[in-house]
Amino acid sequence: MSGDAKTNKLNCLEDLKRRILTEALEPGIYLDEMELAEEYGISRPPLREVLRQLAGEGYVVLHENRGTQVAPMTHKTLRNFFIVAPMVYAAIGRLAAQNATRAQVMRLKDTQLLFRAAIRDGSGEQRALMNERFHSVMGEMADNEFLMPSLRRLLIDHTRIGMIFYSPRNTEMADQRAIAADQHDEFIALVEAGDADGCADLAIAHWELSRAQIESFVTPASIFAPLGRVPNSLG
Amino acid sequence: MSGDAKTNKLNCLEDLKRRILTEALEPGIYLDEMELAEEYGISRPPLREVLRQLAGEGYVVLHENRGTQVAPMTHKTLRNFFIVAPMVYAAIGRLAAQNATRAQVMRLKDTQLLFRAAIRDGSGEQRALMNERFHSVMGEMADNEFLMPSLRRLLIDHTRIGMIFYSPRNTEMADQRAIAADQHDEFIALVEAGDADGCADLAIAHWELSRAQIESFVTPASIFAPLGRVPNSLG
DNA sequence: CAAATTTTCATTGTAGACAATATGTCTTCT
DNA sequence: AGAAGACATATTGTCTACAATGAAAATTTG
Repeated sequence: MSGDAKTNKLNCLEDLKRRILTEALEPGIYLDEMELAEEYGISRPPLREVLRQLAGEGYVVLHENRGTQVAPMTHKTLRNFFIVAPMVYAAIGRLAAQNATRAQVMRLKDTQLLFRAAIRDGSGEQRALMNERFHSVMGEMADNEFLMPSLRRLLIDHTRIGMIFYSPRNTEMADQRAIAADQHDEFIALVEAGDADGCADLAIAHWELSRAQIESFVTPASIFAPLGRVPNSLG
Repeated sequence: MSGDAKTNKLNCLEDLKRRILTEALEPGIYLDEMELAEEYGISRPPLREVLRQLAGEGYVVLHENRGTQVAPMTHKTLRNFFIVAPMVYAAIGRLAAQNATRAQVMRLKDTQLLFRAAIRDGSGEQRALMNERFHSVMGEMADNEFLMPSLRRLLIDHTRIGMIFYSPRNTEMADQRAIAADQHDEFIALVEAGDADGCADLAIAHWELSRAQIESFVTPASIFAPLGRVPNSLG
């Protein structure tokens, strides 16, 4: 492939993250080192470095002598996610309002524009990625190296969960996306105003919206219909 | 060096963690790849993989084309640590009480014995490492992949901070270590009883003890003495 | 003599070839 | 026929050698 190795390696890292977040690489599948190295135009040693880094950030899991697996989603994942997410998101919101810089606010606004554009165009992937970036910038604003690791891990699975049940036509979900986008604008206003309490409260509200969306997908409305009768010929 | 490469690589990872946690490798210093590779009997590519992993876990920071730096402690570190630690420790305590397995409790007890032994023997390094391991096992008990990343990051700097002001002779600090050890035993009892609220409360108390210890070191008692007078010959 | 530029060299980054491990298949024996 | 074991193959893990980058020293020039 064209381009120098340095660029290719960085591109490889970014692109693998993108593919995992959008579930183009599905949870649980195993990656082929030779194949990926060839695809990104680098050799196996630097690719393996990239995979190690992805493992450190929770995107993949390394199995000794058995290859690299995209971080699986188990029966516990959603439960553990529900337990921790509101606490971390609220803390991030509070700290972001306290510590955000001008430059970071500008990046947040830029990301929000791209997020709204993705919602208009109905692109599920782009919407998911821009939402992830929005909250990632919020995390950078919080400027706390001890809280960031858990936020990063949460965003990986939050993004992947969001990809599972994205349906651009469903009007109810479209309404919820519109509300979420408005909440993002509120985040920007509160961060600029330095309103820590307001930002923490909004983080909870934003989480509740997402939680309701997930729950309504996991436990959809039941179908009530009479039981079928055994055919007479077999009775 | 002797031993197969696989063992050497694992040993390298573990030993580098140990050296960073005990500040044998001081915060901020740069590591020499060739030197370390030779020391652990492996070549540079696998060593670089180890360094990437350590970067992912927050032990070191990678600077492109400029080498690997042991994670520095800045003026913000302590502040950010104080903000997040109680929240995460309390959450870990609660979840540990809810989810601990028999095998994990046994490991916790084993670690606690080693911790007490280290306190008796006055070994600062061993005490720090066994304390880290105790809380690491608590983290495994919590069994939550979204909370663990921040706990791991907290434990790195908590351990390093603890190493800074360890003084085996100081009687006040010896008393505090004895209290901390007793609290560890309480942790074990509460986890075995499945007392989530109690375990969360104890986590806060345990944190307050540590916090007080850190603060008393950062802001020691002032010295009050009269100003010196300018010598007559110069007056 | 000071500042800027070039050159040198130590160190990081990468590539290709080799070794080791695990899985899957095929044979063989009961 | 079924199970156990050995072999073959594909994939991971590692090593040595080479390329590229950055920092520092030495030289040159105003």
